[in-house]
Amino acid sequence: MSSDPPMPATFAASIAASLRSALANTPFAAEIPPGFTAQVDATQNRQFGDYQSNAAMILAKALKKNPREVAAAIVGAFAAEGLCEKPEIAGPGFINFRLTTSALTTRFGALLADEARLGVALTDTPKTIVLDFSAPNVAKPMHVGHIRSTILGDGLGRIAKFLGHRVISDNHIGDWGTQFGMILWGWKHLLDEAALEADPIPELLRVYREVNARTKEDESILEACKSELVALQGGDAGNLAIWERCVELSKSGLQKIYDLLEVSFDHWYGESYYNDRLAPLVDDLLASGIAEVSEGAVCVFFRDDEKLADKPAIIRKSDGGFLYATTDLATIDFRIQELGADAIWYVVGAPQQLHFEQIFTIAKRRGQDADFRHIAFGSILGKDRKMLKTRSGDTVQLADVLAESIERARAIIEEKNPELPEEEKAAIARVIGIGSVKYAELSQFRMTDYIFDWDTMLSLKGNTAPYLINAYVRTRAIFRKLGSGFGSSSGELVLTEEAEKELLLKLAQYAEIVPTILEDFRPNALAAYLYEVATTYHQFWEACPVLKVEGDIRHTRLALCELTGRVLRHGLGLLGIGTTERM
RNA sequence: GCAGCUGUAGCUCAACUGGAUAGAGCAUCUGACUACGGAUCAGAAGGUUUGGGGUUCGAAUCCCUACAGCUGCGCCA
Repeated sequence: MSSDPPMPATFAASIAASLRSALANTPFAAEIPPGFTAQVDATQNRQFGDYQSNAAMILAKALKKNPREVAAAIVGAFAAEGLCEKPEIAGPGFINFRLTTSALTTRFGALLADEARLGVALTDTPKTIVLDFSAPNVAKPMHVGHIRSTILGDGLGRIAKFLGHRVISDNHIGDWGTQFGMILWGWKHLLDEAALEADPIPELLRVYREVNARTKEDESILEACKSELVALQGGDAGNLAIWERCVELSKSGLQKIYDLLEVSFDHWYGESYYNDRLAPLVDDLLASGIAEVSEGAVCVFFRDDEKLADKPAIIRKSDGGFLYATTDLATIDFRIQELGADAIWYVVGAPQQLHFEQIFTIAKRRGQDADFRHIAFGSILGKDRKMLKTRSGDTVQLADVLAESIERARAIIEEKNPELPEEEKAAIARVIGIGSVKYAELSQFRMTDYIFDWDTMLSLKGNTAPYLINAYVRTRAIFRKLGSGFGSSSGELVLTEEAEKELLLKLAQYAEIVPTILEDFRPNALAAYLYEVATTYHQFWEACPVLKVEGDIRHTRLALCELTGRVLRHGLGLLGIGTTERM
């Protein structure tokens, strides 16, 4: 690894650098606004070259000059140095760049030699990021609502880690709070020990639902639940023992789903972890004048913020109890002081936006300047555009979704490739089933509500996990046919066909896409890119026979297959999705 | 009432954060082949980007406004 030459900058970065020196050599160099940075983007349409810049048009506005004249001056000063052909000026003043074949070929070699990073640079500014996601409630099974947080959070964590950040994932489970009043009462009055032994989660759910229904009919049961809660919070040994057992059972049930999803956490600091820190925190906020007593409760007001002016945050109830705002503030203290967080990212649904605005505002008032982000997302709807429910009207459980997805994937494999060995079929069904659910989530912009549809997510066509995994399988199939793996020393790289160059350009752009994903937390941009890689590969596949040609051309095409496979596998890996060798 | 998010082809979604002719997939129609995995590729058709104003060389994107859907708003989490 260390003996390899350093990976050169991306095409976009190299062209931008040349553009900057060109700007410094124009007649109007002295007049360019100090904050201006010339942007270079991949073109949407190859008729405009490979990369384009709108720098001339933006500068023309600032300098009050004609955009095409500005562009001409820039092009005149531009030294391509073998990277691209002489830039062209087009339309209102775009500057278009077309890469040279030799630049593409050089990059090709470098990418092949960089199996670990595929050209992706580490961040210049590594941070310690505490990533808060998934966070299910104890004693209730995870339902589809947790899919988005879990999958998005895991994917973002993988990407951040790959870019060189220190990521600490923390599953902030709801293991404390008012729901335990009901659970305790139900445990004492309704629990079926045998059923609990056999399969704890469904039994806990049954008890919870039963109590919930009863409290709505009978006020006295609600009261009884409240006193169970008070006893628990007061340290009652019996209730604490039940609570502990309940949390343990729930955690082991949750772990099974995380294992299936291949999601893991560095910590599970649940809400209960912060119990002892709440009272001192509120005292501190009162003492510092950030919080005040209002109508018997301790509140923080945001009178100077127009949006929050009439929306105070309550951090201690008039009966002395604490709320989740209190816990979240204590959690911030812990994460900054003891985990060393520079950034705290919360992958939590959009409805909690107000809550996080309040929490972040309070934290800033306390002088905590970490990079706080609420990574919000919309909801999952059924085909009827309403919240996803089972036929009986219950919330859909995540475990059931995953099981069904694997089953459906299995049926497809059975139909398409019945001769595969049983064991392999099962393994493939798992990768495709889980991958399809994850990809359906990650390939869409997180804020839009999305419609959960088996046929769409498991389709072999279009922007789906099965299509991408199939593209990967095809890159492997060719080496199976060849009877050996890729050997980098078995020839020279010679790019002759347009389809080859187009594919290579696409593959080189992996290094440009990946670092942008965290800018606005858009893993769907990575998904869209991978889909383009797959379609570009298929086009190459149609246009360029591999095993029917010989010599350097065959070597080059095999290298393209190999590199495509690596990018697809790695990119899907960043999304938390596996690949298989056959399917 | 106040606030936030969303609104793009018949359907499901994109659009690199202000760039060129708004792109894909389903569904529909037309082509290509002993095909290295056809689980493919090429092409056609499909749009007043919810309506209306504004900002500028240029707007799906920014501002104002109306409408529609979802969500939240002092003692749940």
